[in-house]
Amino acid sequence: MNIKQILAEKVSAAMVAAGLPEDTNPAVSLSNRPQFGDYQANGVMGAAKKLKTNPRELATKVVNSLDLEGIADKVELAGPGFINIHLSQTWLAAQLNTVADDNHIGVAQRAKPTTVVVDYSAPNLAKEMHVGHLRSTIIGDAVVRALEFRGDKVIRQNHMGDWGTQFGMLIAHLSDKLADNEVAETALADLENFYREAKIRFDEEEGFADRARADVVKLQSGDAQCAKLWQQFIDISITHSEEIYNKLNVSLKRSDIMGESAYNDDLSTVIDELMASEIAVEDQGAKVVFIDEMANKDGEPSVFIVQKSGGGFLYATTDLSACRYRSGKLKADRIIIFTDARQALHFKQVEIVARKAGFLPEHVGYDHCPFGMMMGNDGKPFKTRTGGTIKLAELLDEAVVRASDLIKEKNPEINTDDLADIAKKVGIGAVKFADLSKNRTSDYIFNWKTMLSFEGATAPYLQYAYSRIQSIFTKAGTTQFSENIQVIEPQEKALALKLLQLEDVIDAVISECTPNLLCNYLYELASLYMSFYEACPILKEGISDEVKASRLALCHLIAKTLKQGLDILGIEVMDRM
RNA sequence: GGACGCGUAGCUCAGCUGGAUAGAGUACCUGGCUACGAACCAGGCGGUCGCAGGUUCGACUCCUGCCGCGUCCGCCA
Repeated sequence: MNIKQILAEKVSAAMVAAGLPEDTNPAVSLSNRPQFGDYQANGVMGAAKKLKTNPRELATKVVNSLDLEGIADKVELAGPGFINIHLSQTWLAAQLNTVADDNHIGVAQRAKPTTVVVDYSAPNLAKEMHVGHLRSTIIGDAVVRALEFRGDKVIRQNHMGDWGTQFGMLIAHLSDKLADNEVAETALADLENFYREAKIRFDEEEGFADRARADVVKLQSGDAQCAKLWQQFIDISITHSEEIYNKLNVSLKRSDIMGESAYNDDLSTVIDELMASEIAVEDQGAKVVFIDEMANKDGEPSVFIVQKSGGGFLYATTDLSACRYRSGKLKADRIIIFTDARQALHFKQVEIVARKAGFLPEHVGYDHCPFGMMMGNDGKPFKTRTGGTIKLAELLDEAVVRASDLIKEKNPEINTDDLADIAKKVGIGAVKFADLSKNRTSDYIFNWKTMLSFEGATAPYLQYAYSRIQSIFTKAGTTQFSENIQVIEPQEKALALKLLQLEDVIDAVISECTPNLLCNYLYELASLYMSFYEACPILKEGISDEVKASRLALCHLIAKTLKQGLDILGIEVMDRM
């Protein structure tokens, strides 16, 4: 169900009938003012420009051929050639009733599902996740769920940072701790501390750095003792990540992990192939690809190192290997990678090289979706007062505590179990929504206050709208809903239009990888509901049974849409709050 | 030096393939609860869309130049 698409097809047909080429864009969009109708088609003006004809006359022809019988009440021609479409409220009501009855609330299921590999979260297992890791994890998860809701096949890939030089230092330190009879779980309870201790020893303790470097080599060449220590470290660190995922209601599972280490055995093959095809060449002892496609003005190609002069591999090698694996083994039609914007150049290079080398066939989409860094209130890279970072776990716990305080204040009677459950959903929801509702690829400012706000355009606002609806159902004692929604009041019409835009929004989220569009949509839906709630009483005196049944059914559809939309964002709803 | 991203209300941010009078939240100011839940609603205040040109019926959106901020650019990831 996509009104815009239906109208676009109709307008296109009319354009062809009026003598315009078939590929003319009808440019149908929502009208931004009530007097301009519900939707408008602006394509005629652009087409008239190309043909050098009078736009107004052309638009008249298009309008005359435009068949919106049953769909629109009125089609008006305005200004230089705007076509304003006023939809029929009867038609809208009919669509609503169809959608209300549909398992996917009007979002059509993909006829031919595509296989989409989504690479997100990818924490560095050497350290604990901090607030900066929030974005990749929850944006990626929202896009994943949107894809699945539309009917695509998603393969999650958690490209965890579990390999590389820093692990030599960490396993050397762990080895000493275990020798002192410490238990691994205890020693690694605080990863930040553990990392700091190891780093200090690496920098200051005589002989330790050499041991660390030797351990890396041993690890990467398959030494059993080092592998065992590494595995212990990784297991515990993954458990830390899983705790965060659980708190965040993120769908990543242990089986989704495909860490850097998993590509280790393929790296030399990747290099061999690149060398054999002469895509990579040796330069200053290292193996590099000179990328002419990204040359600067002086014609100097961009340089991409795929193997260090000492023979070591880099993340470039790993990411090329990942391309090969994902398109070859996983049969991806599209690969989406969420990382911060600093890696934009890197992934551009990876794509060019991977395509040249045939690791990434032409038909496979490759989208690197970057996002900006988290900044402090001063606009500089985010740090705490002591210069560290805020642990993600701390932020989430704080959010739950604040939510709990607020709920107790608003509802002193609440029992402890309900309080804990609701506080969790509200607090975590608020943090996620604050982040997900931003679309910035540029940097953004971290702010406790807005992050933990429960008023205005926030998750609790949406959850509150949902709870209010449930409250009405409880009061009405209804579990069955009429299939006869009527669209009469302006608030009802506004809601109808909004409810029927879900598919359009989901598609935009999927194609642009921008969950903030869904956040905006849900906020607008909830906001329209709040206005409806004030203006259109349901259970009050003097409301006819027919109107009551219609409005209850409308509420039911709104609740379903809110719940489903929030579910895609990984935010939970509750009947009471 | 080169490349990429960003500059919109006091603050935090939306603004879809160029469309009609640039929108929310927050802050501040007015109103609205013996209640279908005020975590709300109705209204007000607040803008030279960084600056200057260009393209055209029309530019926050596209192009050029400049200013400011951020990031990246041969052996970290």
